[in-house]
Amino acid sequence: MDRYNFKIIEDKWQKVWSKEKHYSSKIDKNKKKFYCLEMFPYPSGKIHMGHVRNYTIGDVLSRYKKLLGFNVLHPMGWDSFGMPAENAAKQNNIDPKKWTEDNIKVMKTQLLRLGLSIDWEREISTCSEDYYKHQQKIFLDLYDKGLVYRKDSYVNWDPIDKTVLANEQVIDGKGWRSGAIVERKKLNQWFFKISKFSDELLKDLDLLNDWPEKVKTMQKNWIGKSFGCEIDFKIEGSKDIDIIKCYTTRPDTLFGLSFLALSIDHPLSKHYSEDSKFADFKKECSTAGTTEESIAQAPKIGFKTNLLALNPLNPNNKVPVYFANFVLMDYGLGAVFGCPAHDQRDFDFAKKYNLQIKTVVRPKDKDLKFKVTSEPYTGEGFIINSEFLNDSKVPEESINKTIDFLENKNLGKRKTNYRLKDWGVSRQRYWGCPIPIAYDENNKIIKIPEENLPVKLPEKININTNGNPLDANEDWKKVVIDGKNCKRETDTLDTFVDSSWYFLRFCSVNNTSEPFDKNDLDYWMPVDQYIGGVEHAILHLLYSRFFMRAICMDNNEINLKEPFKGLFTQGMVCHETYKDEKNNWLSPEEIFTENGKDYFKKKDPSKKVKVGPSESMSKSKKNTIDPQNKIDEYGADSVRFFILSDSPPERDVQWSDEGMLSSYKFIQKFWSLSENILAISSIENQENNEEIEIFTNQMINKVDHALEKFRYNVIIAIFHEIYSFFRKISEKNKNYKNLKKNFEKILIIMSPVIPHLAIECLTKFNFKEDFKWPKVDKKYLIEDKNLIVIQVNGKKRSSITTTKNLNEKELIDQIKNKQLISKYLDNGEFIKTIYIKNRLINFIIK
RNA sequence: GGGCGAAUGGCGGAAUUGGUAGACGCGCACGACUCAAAAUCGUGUUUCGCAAGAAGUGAGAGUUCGAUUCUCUCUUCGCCCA
Repeated sequence: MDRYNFKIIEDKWQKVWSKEKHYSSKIDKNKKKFYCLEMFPYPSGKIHMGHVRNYTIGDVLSRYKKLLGFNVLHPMGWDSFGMPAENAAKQNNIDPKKWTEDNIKVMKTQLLRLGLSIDWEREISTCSEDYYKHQQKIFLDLYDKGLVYRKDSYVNWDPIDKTVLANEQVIDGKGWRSGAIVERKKLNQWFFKISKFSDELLKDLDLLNDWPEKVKTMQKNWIGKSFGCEIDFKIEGSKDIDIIKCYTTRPDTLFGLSFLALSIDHPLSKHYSEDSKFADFKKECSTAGTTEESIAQAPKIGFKTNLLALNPLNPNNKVPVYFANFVLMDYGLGAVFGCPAHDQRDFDFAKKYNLQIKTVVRPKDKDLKFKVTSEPYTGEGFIINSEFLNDSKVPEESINKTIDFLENKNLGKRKTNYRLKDWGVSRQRYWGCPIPIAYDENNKIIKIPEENLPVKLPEKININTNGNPLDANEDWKKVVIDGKNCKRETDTLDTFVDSSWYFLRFCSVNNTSEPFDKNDLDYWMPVDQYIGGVEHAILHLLYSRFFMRAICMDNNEINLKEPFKGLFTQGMVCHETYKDEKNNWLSPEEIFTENGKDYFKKKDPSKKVKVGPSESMSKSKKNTIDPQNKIDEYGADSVRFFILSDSPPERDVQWSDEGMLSSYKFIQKFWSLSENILAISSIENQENNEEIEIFTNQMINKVDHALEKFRYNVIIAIFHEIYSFFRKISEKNKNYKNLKKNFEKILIIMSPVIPHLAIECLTKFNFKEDFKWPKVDKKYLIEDKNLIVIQVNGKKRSSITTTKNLNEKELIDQIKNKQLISKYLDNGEFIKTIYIKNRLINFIIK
């Protein structure tokens, strides 16, 4: 018998699918739709195992839903703006566009080779003018709605390369390329007003029943709603300053006040602009980086002013005012009060500058003499040393009591605060969507008129300028609007903007005048199942949810809130890591083993290789496996089969060569089995075999359940069981009347995972009908014989096969003769029996 | 420090959601075919024990006739936030 030639057969079917546009989708209002979307890839060069896993999971679901009769939309595109292209262009002196488009070509070929059921007629690429012209339109729409504005904001500035760095390009406070110490620099930049929707984005998480709880929690924390109070502190020591407003979530600790801390960006700082010591302090703060994490980890430092703040609850209590590096201007009001006894940060600060530490909260189990000494107490308890607040329960009662008091005396007011900040979308880069804005001679913002869109990126630019190449391109910057000479905005948009609405564009790819239209969205949206990595749990998903709301705001036509009805986050693909004697990473191809335990370098077999733990595949650790090699070697079906087989999709999976090989063998075995059954099916026989009927229906039922719950690894296990059952049947060399029909059903339920093999076999069986998911015949799920477990005191002692639906007496009559059980029954005092019909009987004995 | 999650054979993992723990795969062992090997197929494979049997789902408690599953405490690991 011939071996299964996956090369020929997979190629054959992929050509058929492409030629017949097998997976193209059209609106059909008589059919229920299913929009299945996987996060689109960045075209970095070639696909990696993570893509294979992500897209296989989505493909299985799409094919399954299609077989169930849904009108499936399963599109694919390219998240094709971004820094890697610009970096590659700089290094190799090539055009980022060319680099990107070449990569797309390669990766598309690879995805086709995986046999994905994608509607390629809807392919989009965010770096194409066809896409970004619509994005510019959306930008202007949001601008008109007041959701876009400019403000000063800090960036990581590389003073040697004269360029803005992304946070991940700052390594130990230094620029990744130049090694220069990164500075904090203020730039005027564009922002999206995502904070307008803070509360809505938080509340509506409750609508997302098909999202993982984990992701919802992460978004909740990110939005960070907190309840607290704005407090006015009277100030002494300055003619110009009367009051400083602070925001706090713990007003109840106000009697423990020992200092005020201001952000270095607080408006008050301008009073110190002449002070050289303050300038030095500011400089010291600005070396720490701009991320919250780096600020949190930096040692706490302060700059003492000559001001004194009065405690609103006790004006005799006057405390110093500091500028401090741990206070962020973006959070609250850029000013906080310090209560060292009950906050770690305040405690560290107070210790450093020798400030008073006054205890005002005691734990439940401590008395009034409780005193904070070596570490702050941040837990629950009762207020002490606080006049009218004494004995209030911490936190709810004490906080409310304080706020009520402050509000009554007009010293402060209740306030809800959010951690979520507005989204800075300006990037000082070339390879991104140009912001459709210009400035006139007075630096006034002028929108680029719609008829002049898109604002195209200039071609043939010098990418190796210091800073933003667009800014250096004087010709491009010049633009005349309404007869006025203007200068273009040279910032481009954050690539997260590109991916915040691409799922809408897929619905209306052919609409050249609008980003999308109502009819298409009405039918296709929302995305029924979105699938991607958990690393996008916060930003991408939150931005997309914001975009949906921003687009719908003041828009009577479209009424959509949540873009993604269901979300599934798949785990990563992992592999062992290897290092040589000099601690250099080695790739799996550079090593070999003879006994499966000890590894050696291929180049130098005398050198033993250190085997490290399995970690997610990454180029930097060299523990990647190139999917292309595996597809060439084993075929797409085998690779798809393997990538689903070893772990549940939401968990990490280990790459295993043995597993890969075993998947390949399965494909080969299954092909032989199918050929064998095909041969048998010509033998004449009128006999039905009920066992086949029962088995097939049970398996369809199991696969149904497993598919609905994304338990794809279980499906693979069921496939193995199916194989061994049908192999045993076929060994009888008998053609049961119902063999072929049931085996065809099996091929159909396998087709979402291994489409090429399944369809090839079905075709050989001359299967003519439209492929449809087989219905389970429930009468075959009920077996008339069943196994009843016999327990004594809850421990299994025996089992018995009986007819169904016996009552307890009948069952006990049958069991009585069993010696094994009587041994137990005779040796104790019988108390009672517990009988679960058709399942088990439990004898309770003393 | 806070939040969330996980822990089951040598390994990856199943368990109809409180009812036979270890499905299925890998690995390993033995066997068949073969001059031989590869491939393929078969049998076995939680631990202890020759066996009858006993123990067993990170540790400890609890609820229950019965707990991998529910509750509490702890340990370790992972992710997110600080």
